[in-house]
Parts: sequence; C-alpha cells; structure tokens
Amino acid sequence: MSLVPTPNVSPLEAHLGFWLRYVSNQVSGRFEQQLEARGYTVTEWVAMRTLFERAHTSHAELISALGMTKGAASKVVSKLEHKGMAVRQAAEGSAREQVLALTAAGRQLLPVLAALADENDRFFFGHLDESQRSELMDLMQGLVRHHQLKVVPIK
Amino acid sequence: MSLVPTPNVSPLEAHLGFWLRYVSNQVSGRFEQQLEARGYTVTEWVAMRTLFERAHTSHAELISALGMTKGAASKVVSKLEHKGMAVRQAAEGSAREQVLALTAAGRQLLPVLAALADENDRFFFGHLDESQRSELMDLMQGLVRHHQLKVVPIK
DNA sequence: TGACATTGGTTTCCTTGGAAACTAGTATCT
DNA sequence: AGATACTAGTTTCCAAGGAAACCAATGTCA
Repeated sequence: MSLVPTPNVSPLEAHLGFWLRYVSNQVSGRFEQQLEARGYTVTEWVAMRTLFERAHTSHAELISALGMTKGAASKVVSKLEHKGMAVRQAAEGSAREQVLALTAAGRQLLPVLAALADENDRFFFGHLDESQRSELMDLMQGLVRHHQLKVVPIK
Repeated sequence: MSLVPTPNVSPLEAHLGFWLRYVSNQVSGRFEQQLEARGYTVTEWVAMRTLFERAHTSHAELISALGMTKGAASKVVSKLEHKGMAVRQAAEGSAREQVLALTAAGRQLLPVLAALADENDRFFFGHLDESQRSELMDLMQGLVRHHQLKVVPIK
C-alpha cells in the first residue's frame, strides 16, 4: 500500500478570491463594452472622472487615482489629450510639474459616461435588496480598511 | 439664474462595481506576485489546475475554463509546454483535435501552487468569521446564478 | 466522389500596462 | 555659483490577451 501523500488540492471555486475575480471581471467587462461603444476605455473613464472632481489635478494625484504607474498614466493623459477631452497645463511656479484638466468637451461628455456606470451597476446589483447591497459594500470597504489598501477617495 | 441642469454625477465609490474591482485587483495582484516568484502567471495556474482536475482535457474545455479566446489559450498551452509542465497529445480518432495533460513535473508542481492560492485566500479573508465568508460567497454565487454567468465548474 | 462549408487550433497584428531607461527641472551642499 | 542628487514626466521595450486571418482536417450535399 503506497503511502505517497496525495496532497489534497482545493478546487478553484473554494476560494473567495476566485469568485470575486470572476464576478468583478464580468461587471467590468460589461461596462467596458458600454464604454467601448463610445470610444473610451475604463481607464480613460476613471481618469476623466478624477479630473472632473477637481478642477485642477496634479499628475501625481491622477496616478494614485488610477492606481497605475506614472508611465501608463502619462499615456492615458496623452490619449485623452488627443481625443480633445483633457489638457496638460504647466503648473504655476514650476516648469516641470503639470496640472491636468478636462476640456469643455470633456466636461460635457462626462455625465454621459457616468450614466453608463450607473446603469451598469444597476444592471448587476439592482435586483439585490438594500440590505444585501450595503452588506456587500461594507464587506468590500471592510477589507480595504483591514488590509490598509489605499483607495484614493476622490473627494 | 441659470437653469442649465448640472447633472449630478455619482462618485466612483458609489458603485459596487468599483469596490469589487478594486478589492479583486488587490487579491489577484498579491497572488500574481506569489506566483511570479515561482515563474508562473495566474492564467497558467488556472490552466494547470484545470488540467490537473481531469487527466485528459480538450482544448475546448480549457478555453472555457480560462474564459479566454482560443488564440490566447493556445499560447498559454505553448508556454506550459515549453516549461515542461504540460503536453499536447493527438486525440484518438481525430487528427486535429487534441488532448491536453500535465506532465509528471506539472502534477508535482501543482500542489505547491495550490498552497499559494490557499494562503492568499487566507491572507485576505482569514480574519472574517465564517458567517461573513459564506455571506460573501453566497452573494457572489448568487450574482453568477442570477445573471446566468457561466462559471465552468471544474468538477 | 468532388465541391464547398465548418470547425479545431495556430499565427499575426494591435492595444494596454508594467519596468526601467531617459530627459530636463529643481534642491542641496559646499 | 557649481557639482551633485533628486524628482516629474516621457519614452522605449516587453509580455499578455483579443480579433481576425489563416491552415488543416472533417462533414455535408449534390
């Protein structure tokens, strides 16, 4: 009789991380499609939403809001600039720091995209009752707090 | 008095999708790092875990388990093949369908990676009590069921 | 059986994002 | 002030994955 230990390998679905990732991918995926129809990406949306919040945002602020490297963030800004939705301005008092802002067109587009975001959330979570929704919200925010994950609160 | 309607744009953090994505990214991100230290990616892990489950897996099964396009899946298999962890075999009775399987090395490595997955889940969710964990699990699985998202149950 | 459609799998091309090299302002230290 | 270190932002290079073109092998229908 062989005693080779067959290590018991738990199934993928045993992990909360698996489910979280799966559902999150679906939710983001659908939103991505909605945005794509308008010619934008999720990253661009987050960037625009960030710039919208505050009139003048520093590159550093944008980086942390996006949770991306500065290189990637720089490229996103260039994209938005090309699309005429954002501009880089020289920050006053410094020749290298910049200040980012939405253009008029950007400010106009933003609510349209925001509506898509709202719709997407309703689509996925609208059937839950209020207590379930806040339960989920609390769990997520609790995880962030517990692990000291830095969500950059937009406001 | 201007009556230009300032559409009220809800903050990013008002969306459950936002939180889900954020937390999920952190969880997967950490796992990704753990795997990276061993030279593997999350995708490769899922692929190997899938092949591990059943001795002979078809390419089609792998595709749906990975939730990727056939092109991408094909590349993953090539990667694993190069690393000596998996092999493509001609399916019997067909000259074009293939059957995929882990090599002995692959079967040996798998439990090691599985332990990383377990550890990562414990790291993120271990502090929750059992009821919270199953609450979260139920919510996620409920969403999958409600929206008919097709999770490919591995077993 | 021969023509054509379908299907399994691979390859090519393109976009996104990270890592790291790079460039040019700004601080600091003497 | 000049040398040196640091810092903001850009660019380059690379890996991963989707879309679609592509290549065989198999089915189907006349």
